[in-house]
Amino acid sequence: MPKVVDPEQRRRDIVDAVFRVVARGGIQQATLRNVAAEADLAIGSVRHYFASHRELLMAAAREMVRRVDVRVAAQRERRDPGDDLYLVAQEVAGQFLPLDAARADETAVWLDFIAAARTDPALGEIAAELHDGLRAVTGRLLHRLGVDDPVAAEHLAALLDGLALGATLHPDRLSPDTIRAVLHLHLTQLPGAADGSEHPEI
Amino acid sequence: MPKVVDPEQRRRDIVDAVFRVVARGGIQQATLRNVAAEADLAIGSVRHYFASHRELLMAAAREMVRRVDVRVAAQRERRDPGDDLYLVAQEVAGQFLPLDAARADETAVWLDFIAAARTDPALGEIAAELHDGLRAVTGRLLHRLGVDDPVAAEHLAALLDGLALGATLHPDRLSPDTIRAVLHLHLTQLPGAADGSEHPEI
DNA sequence: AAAATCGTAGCACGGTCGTGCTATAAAAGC
DNA sequence: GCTTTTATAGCACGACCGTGCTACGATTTT
Repeated sequence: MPKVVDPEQRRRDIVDAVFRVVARGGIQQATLRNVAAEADLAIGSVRHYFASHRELLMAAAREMVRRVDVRVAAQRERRDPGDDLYLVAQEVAGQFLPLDAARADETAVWLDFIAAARTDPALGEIAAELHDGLRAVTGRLLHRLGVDDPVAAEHLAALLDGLALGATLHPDRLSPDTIRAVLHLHLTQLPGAADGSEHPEI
Repeated sequence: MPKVVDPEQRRRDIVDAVFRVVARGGIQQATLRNVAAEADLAIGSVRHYFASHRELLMAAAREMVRRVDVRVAAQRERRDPGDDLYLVAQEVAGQFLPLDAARADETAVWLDFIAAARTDPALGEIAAELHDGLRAVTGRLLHRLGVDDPVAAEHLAALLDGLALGATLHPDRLSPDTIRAVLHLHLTQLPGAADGSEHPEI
């Protein structure tokens, strides 16, 4: 065998390069040449790990889903049964929102991928997973809050998508603080939930 | 002067062709060649009306904004002061949602354009107009419903964006009926508003 | 030492794109 | 009737793209 390089790590590096290129210039800029340059590799080297341009994009899309899953799972590990339900809800929802720079980049990539997914069946399947995952999370979250209406789960999922969309496209008009305020409003006017008046500042 | 053709009409026809191409295959498919073929014209003819590819896309984006404006304005004309506020709210919000096939196409085009707007400053300006317009509409609507909280306006605007996004990407999982149910839930749990219990079926 | 394997790199081809430029026919003005 | 203007059309160029293919060290295996 040749060099002492971990192929898995190389693949991750290349996918990271894809994310950076997409975040900077959109999915249209994610050409093999641009990605190779971003990863400091020759175009042939990239193709050694990903047989085609399409496969590279699919791997990136799957990695995007995986990262969200990991974040949600990690957040769940961090919880205690005694945690304040309102704060838990804020944190869970925050996993899907661009509340910091890193998440903003991820959300930008997300937007480009799901837009592309509309006209690409293979990407569409991945996007559907993402959508179902979000639905499941909002459903479980509302269940913990004493709300068992599937329409309410859809309601919250749509809100999170809309907030992510708005904050990604117009970060100057939809600041993290505003996002939190909207989230606060939503959570506190849930019918069955505590009214959250003990958290008036967030 | 030459032919008896109205240049304005030709421009509209070409922009319509752009919409059809984008709705079918995404904004990446909106090449001069594809648009010309869709409009049954030679590529040179399209370029006679639009100096560049970019100008064509900008014109299409502006036309998209104009159509939404026209729809909202038309809906406002159609109203009586005595109309049921809940129904008015449903109809206004419906102007932004893909509740029928025509609107579904428009929403699909919308999604592609705003995704492109993230990395294109000129498109970004147009997208910002759209966003501000939606914010203004939701603000006025909530004002009529007795709610004057700007956060609530942002809340409703984000919900509408999220619903449009979800329904466009996953029409099988977010049917028009479900959209209406979510909208109903949102409107009826507004703090200051009538509880809408007289419209349990919508 | 020889062979097989793998990471890296690059060339070259066919295809598509936007665009500069030119050509032609038809209608309007003189 | 001649010129001007406009709509339509097409060619050709350079740029960029994905990809098939080959080459060449480096490293492990035999």
